[in-house]
Amino acid sequence: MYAEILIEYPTKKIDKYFTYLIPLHLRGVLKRGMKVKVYFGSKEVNGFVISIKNDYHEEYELKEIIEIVDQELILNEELMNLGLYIKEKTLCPLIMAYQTMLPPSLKIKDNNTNYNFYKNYLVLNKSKEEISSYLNNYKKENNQTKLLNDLLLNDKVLKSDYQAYSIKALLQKDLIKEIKEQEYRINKSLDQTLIKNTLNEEQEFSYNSIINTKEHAVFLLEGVTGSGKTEVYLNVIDNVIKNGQTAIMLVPEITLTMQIVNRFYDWFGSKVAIFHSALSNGEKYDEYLKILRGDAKIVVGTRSAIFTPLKNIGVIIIDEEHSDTYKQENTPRYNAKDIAIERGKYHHCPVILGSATPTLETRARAIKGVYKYLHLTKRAGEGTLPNVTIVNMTDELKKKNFIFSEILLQKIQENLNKELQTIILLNRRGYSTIISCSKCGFTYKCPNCDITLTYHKSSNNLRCHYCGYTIKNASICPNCGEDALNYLGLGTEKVENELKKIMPKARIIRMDQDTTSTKGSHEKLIQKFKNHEADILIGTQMISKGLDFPLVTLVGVINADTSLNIPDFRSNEKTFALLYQASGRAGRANFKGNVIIQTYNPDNYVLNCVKENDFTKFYNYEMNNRRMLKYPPYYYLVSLKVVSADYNLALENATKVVQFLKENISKESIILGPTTANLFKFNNLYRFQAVVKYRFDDKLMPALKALDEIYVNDNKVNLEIDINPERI
DNA sequence: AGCACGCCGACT
DNA sequence: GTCGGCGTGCTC
Repeated sequence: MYAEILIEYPTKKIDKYFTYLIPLHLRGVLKRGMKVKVYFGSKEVNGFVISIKNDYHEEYELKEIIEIVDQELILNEELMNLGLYIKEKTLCPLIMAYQTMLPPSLKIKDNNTNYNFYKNYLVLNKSKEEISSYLNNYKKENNQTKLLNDLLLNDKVLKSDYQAYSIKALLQKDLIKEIKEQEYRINKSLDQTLIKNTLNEEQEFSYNSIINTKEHAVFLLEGVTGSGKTEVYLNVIDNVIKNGQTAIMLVPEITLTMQIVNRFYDWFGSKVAIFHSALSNGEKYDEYLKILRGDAKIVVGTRSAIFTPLKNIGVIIIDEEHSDTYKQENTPRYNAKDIAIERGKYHHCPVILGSATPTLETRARAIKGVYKYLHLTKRAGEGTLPNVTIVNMTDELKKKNFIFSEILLQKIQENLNKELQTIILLNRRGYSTIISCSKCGFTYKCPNCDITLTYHKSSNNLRCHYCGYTIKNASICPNCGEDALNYLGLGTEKVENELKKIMPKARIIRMDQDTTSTKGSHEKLIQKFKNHEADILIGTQMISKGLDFPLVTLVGVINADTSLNIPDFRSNEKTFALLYQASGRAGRANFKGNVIIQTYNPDNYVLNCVKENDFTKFYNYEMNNRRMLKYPPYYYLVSLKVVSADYNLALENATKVVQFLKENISKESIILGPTTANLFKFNNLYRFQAVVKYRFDDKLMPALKALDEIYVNDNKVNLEIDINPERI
């Protein structure tokens, strides 16, 4: 008997199976998907059993499998096949696909850490009658009698709840004994007082559409902010659980979504397992074990939670489906949405993509009928959509208001007087150096790709990193002629200090990278704000998502333009989503919300769609852009990055890659580049990029695979292929 | 990935 | 004369 083994090393060079002899004692025991230890070269390594076979014909002296590493951990048939799917779709080594499916504690690399978590309990070592009579002979109450009495009422008690010396005394008298039991680190119970809101008509319709679908289908649940998508999710999951099935719900970042997670705990208690990066390895191990053992029926987590080994899945939900966190930025470059749909097909269950601002790809598919389109148009409860005001900062500059407009300050002051809360959003993001005019807001755009040009200091020019279009940098603004061109950059700290000067009495919380670096600090700040221990919350992106504060009636966006200027074809979409979500924070309860957007481009179409709270209007506008410029959803994209420590080698090979593509893919497909990638020099590595835009191209995947093969054996030049990249 | 094998420079 | 630099190539 022989076994084909996949070795733990995550390199393309050994992305193949090695055959081993199965020793007698493992025959019949060894199964596909098991983790085993084998000799490989001069080392002992771990590997996965891919298949078991009876014959072997090649002339190769085989080694024996040493042992099975973990009896409990077996990758099931679904996940084994899912690995092949990921390898096929993202061109990663197979072992990497399997690695990403497992929590750190169970990753294949050898580790002897025992993650099992035990608690020590005390139990009686004599019959209850004997203990009772022992207690009757005792006159005085003390710690020992208290412990024994507790044990008469409960089968076991926690050792740590009692004094060491009384335990010792009772142990010596042989009246009690100590036992160890494995526990899960995270244990939540149901909230018995939970009030389950009744669904409104729209929610009810969506709920019924989903639960009455017995086959696999993808739903887009598009609901305005505050429309109660979570209620629909909870009810659908409740139905699924009642049918004896399981559910997965993905959220962008769990720390930001603790409010939702807590609703899940309240509703489903210990049936819920959670997964996110802030859990310790031990906690992740426990949560994984809960699922393997069938103790958990519902998984709530971030991207990688899509791989949890739930059986008999009844629904997969992706909340805030427009979030870019669902795409993994390093190998394997998978998108959790694709995995969700793949698993949905396997389990014949619905997949729900939920968002107030879905990606254009998703919405286009919903409109075409590829996905089923569900719509929540009304805010649940009393909340109404906020009033959005756009402020022209060019006018404000003339009044010497550099950061805050008059109206924003006035509204903040009003809120302070009324003891209501305010959120100030700093729209700051991106790593490229972009130049803009502080007088008129002008930025350079590529005439071919409609994205912002990136400034290159060394050559003093501006370049489009999609197509390579280059122009010289001017010293004065080509639009208004002022000497006011500068790099963007306004920090949260600066905004905080300015606001403190103007409103010394206001209590301000600042949330950014600095103030949220330690574990749990994020939640603490949110909690503080929620408890109304502060009046104003200043922050970046991170404050815009999923937070629900009833007292917030004002949201101010300091520089709405910034994200419009990020050199990315999705920058309009991202900006709309960010501002729309942010304004959704205002007026969630009984108070009318106000949103003030400060900009140098008051006529910008995207901003005006936000003002009108009109996603459809934005969608139609942006779809037209995408169609004209041949971006998704009209075209698919592939990004190829050639990376090398040697500038010339990188450029040379990037040219070769483009040449290869020109010769080997469909003439209908468009090849852009090679050009410098957005992060041109990073970690002392030079990056050149080519982009393929295509619609249908049978020759593309084989060509990409061939290119990939070529660079496997090149240790000076690396080729990174990203299929359906989130940004290029 | 790791490690051995292997062929050219500055040292006990 | 050796020690060791890290460039290719193999691992069931």
